[in-house]
Amino acid sequence: MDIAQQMQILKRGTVEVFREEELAQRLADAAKTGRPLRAKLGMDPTAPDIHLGHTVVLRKLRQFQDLGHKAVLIIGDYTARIGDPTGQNTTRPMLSPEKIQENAKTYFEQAGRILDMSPDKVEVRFNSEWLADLRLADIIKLTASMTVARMLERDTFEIRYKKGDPIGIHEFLYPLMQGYDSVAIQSDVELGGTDQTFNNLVGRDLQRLAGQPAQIVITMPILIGLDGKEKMSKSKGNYIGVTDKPSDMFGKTMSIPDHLMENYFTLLTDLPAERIRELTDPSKTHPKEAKILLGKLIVQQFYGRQAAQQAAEEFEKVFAQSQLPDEMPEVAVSAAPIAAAKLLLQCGLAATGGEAKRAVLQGGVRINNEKITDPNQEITPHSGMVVQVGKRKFARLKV
RNA sequence: GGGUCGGUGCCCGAGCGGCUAAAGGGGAUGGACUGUAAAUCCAUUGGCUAGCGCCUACGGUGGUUCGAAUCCACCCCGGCCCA
Repeated sequence: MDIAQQMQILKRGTVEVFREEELAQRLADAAKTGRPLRAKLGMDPTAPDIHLGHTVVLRKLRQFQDLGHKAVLIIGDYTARIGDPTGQNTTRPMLSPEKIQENAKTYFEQAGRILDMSPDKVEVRFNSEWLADLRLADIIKLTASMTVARMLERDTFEIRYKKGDPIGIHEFLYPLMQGYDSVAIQSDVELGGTDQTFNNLVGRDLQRLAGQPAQIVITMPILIGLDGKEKMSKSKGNYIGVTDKPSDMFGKTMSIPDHLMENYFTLLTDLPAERIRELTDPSKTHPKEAKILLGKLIVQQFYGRQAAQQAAEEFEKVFAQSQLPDEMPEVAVSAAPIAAAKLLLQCGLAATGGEAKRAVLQGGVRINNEKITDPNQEITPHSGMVVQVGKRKFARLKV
């Protein structure tokens, strides 16, 4: 494949490439010398479960692998051990080495659903390997390469500074440490979300100072979550996890606002741009049809074509025709008659008694498809009885 | 170190001795309408209780008071200014 074609693949969906000419040059060099590029991606071992937001970058990394290059995954174990409070106000707890190992394991298992994990395609490094041994003198040298003014350029710092939110001095060290990772592993390319732009560019500076060619930095958009507003994140609950069941993946996709479809098609599928334009033009494609396709394409990547088809059919059945799903959690209960609200509690369909009662009073509860209106109504459970709360919570009883 | 302002429910934020489980907004959930879209409308939103009611809650600990998120003392945490 010629360089122009490779560039086209690699540029798709990116926000920026610092710098394109350098990337083209380095791809050419790699082709000439047969030395694969080292494409770096840092991973924060505090959040093990990965969702589609992470896969945007992982998919890009996969493209590098498919073009013959090597993915270098950095586990920020050292960084995590210190405890990064960047998450605005929540001070993160320090993680034990065991916990980090555990998180890293989960991460690889899940990242492996996107990446090619064969040994010659992936290199895994813990950054404690080089960061733990730095002495104060080294650290001071590192900090001397940066100014406060430049640090404050970074938007998260700038915003917090203006807002009067606290910024810990050590937070200034994170970009430097991350940049130093690039020096340590001699990366050719670093991938990251746009929120990582600053950190990744620091890597360029530090590499130059160390006499290495500066890495190319590729930034990817931050995937918006299901709410259509905030970035996809586990803590906001607006995410699709890579381990979600096919039916959930599909259902969640169907619930995204229409205007998000273009974004999702671009970042989460390989469809060509002109096809995406067709799909997101309501005069050419009904939005629901487009979204069904999107849902299928997403599920398919993780579970295959058949599961995707099934998920779509199931969805149609349950929501368009409001029939019962094929599969639902089974809950064992005793056969004794019980108040409806209590039953919900036992089934795990409500977290508290008040919530259960409310759901009933608001007409959100059905038992065997019959609406229940009195929270105190006595129900005599029997096997196979179906309890439903709202449109999407079901349980089948087992006595 | 000094001065000053602040810490309220999932989040933001009002309240500044009783009428306060605590205004308002956001979010979330349920309902109507739909395409589990958007927009809109209605309802709910600390826990326990069939209910009377009880318990927990306004940074922490003590105190004043018949009564405190509200007053006082000390402490912890943060912003800003000065050094």
